[in-house]
Amino acid sequence: MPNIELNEQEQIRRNSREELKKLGINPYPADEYRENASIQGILAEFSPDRKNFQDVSIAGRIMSRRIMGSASFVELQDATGRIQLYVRREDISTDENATLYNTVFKKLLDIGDIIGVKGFVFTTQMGEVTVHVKEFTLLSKSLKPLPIVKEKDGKVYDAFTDPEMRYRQRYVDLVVNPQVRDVFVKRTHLVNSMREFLNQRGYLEVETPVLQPLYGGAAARPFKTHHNTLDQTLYLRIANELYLKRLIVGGYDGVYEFSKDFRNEGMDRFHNPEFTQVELYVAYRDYAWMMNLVEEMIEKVALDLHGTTQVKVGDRIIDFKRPWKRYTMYEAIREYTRIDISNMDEARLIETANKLGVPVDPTMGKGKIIDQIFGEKCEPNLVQPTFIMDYPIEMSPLAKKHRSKEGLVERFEAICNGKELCNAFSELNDPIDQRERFEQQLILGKRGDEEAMVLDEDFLRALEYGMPPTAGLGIGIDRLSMIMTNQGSIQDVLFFPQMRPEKKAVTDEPATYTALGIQEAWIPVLQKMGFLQVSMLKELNPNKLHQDLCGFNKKNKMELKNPSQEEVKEWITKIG
RNA sequence: CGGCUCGUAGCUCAGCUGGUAGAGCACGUGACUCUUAAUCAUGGGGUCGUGGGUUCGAUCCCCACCGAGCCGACCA
Repeated sequence: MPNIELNEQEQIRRNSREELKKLGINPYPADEYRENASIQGILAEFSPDRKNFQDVSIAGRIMSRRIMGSASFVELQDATGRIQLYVRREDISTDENATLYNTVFKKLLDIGDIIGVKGFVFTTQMGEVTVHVKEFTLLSKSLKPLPIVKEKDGKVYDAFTDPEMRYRQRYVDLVVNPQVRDVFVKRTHLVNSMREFLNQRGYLEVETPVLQPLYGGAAARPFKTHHNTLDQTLYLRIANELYLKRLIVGGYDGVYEFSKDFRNEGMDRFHNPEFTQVELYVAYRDYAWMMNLVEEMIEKVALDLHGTTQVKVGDRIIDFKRPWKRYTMYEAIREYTRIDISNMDEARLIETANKLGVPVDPTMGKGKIIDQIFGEKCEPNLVQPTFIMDYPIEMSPLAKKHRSKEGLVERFEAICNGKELCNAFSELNDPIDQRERFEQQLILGKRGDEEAMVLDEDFLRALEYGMPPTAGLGIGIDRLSMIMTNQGSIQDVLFFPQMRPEKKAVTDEPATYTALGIQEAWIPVLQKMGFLQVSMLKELNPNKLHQDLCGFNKKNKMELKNPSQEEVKEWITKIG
């Protein structure tokens, strides 16, 4: 009996699975399948003169089939690439009916199935390197049809592009879009490259809590959860800064962590609720020193990934070659607005903002206004990597006051392609100053700023024991990956970006149907016809419903026993 | 949160000043031993996102909702 929940193609594949079992072929064998070559390796190294790869064993997914009677061509895809297979009836089938070729290969295998093949490599008349198959093994039967993407002369036809499906079913995206797999490989290389850089300098990679009784280290709204045994509220970390600095207090002179952080805020092309950041803290260093490290590290990343410091992003080339441009925030504003705001008081700043068309509101302090002007007028213009130094103190409660400039802190960001690439400062290690800064944040919090930091007594206690002068750094890995892989959206550098859940239509329990005297076998039929809840049958014409049911039964070859007209009538009266 | 756009077959898309739908690929059947977006013949496949409204009649017009994308707001 057909399963009407399935579409035709899914049904056919399930039938094939049964047929295979009848032929004694396990569609999901347990045995290992030992490969002795990769597709990429074959394509790169095969040479007809050398007569290499004459006994290869490879495994992968069938991506296309061209069947011509007793000979066929198949494209097989493994993790490294795609290669053509040549399959001949006489090579793989010995019995009279040639079952293995005529039935198993031609009828019961599909695009999407995973198989292993043994054979020898040769070049076809068309000049394509191909594996001549002597033996194949089904390794996994695929029950859902893949999107079919075709290609000729580098031109892609029917590309699988629907973003919703690509993100929700990333596995499908990865199967049919090899460039997507590359992006994620690059992302991993990027992280490896940074880790290598940091390890080489002797910094210690550490792990700190994700579940925190107090969240801190950034201005953001947290996710809240609850621990049963402790009966206590815990927060998912928004940053790991405060824990890493405790480790500097403890005596390590360089610690870093690649951490998943969580911020309960908006989602868009640049924001996902969970994201990855690397934070680094180095004792006895300052922000000027850290600037050099950032340049060096990011330049290395670009070189490791691309072999050059120049990276194509959209329609521009970004060059990470050292040294990068450096501006103080005031200089940057002067550069892009021709106005020197370094000595302005709050009233004149508001006036300037108004003149520049930068929206400000009365709750903003001096620092916030300056930051706003910078964000509006400068940041979008900074395409090539540029350091911006010396931020207003109000925005930076964990940064040390500037050694010589009043009202500023020793902080820098690197801006690239109009976006922040990193954030760093000379860490505040004066516990009394730090307490005052936290208290300022508490006031903001009381005024309703949901992102204001909370006061962390234990962190202050740690500082009171003494933290060496320390340089700290945070780099958003997702944002950097976007740039380094030329992707326009954060969702393209996260395997599984956050999505609203897929909603399934609400259906009544089978018991609700059977209570009316409806036989179980008819429930899927009724639901398929759109009667997801019994209440939807109400006030229906019983004769019409009866006819529809019998018709459905016949059309879909359900071979169910039709209910009588009276029975159907009874169902409907029972609802009423 | 606001503006715009989109949601039709397994996939990519067309369609209609409103008369319950078409193509290509995929799939089924048949032909074909070096093909390559294989080809040829033939066939099946759709509650046109969901729910209301207008209408004799809605996939199309209107409203609401759900989901997605882009832009903006907020936010780093």
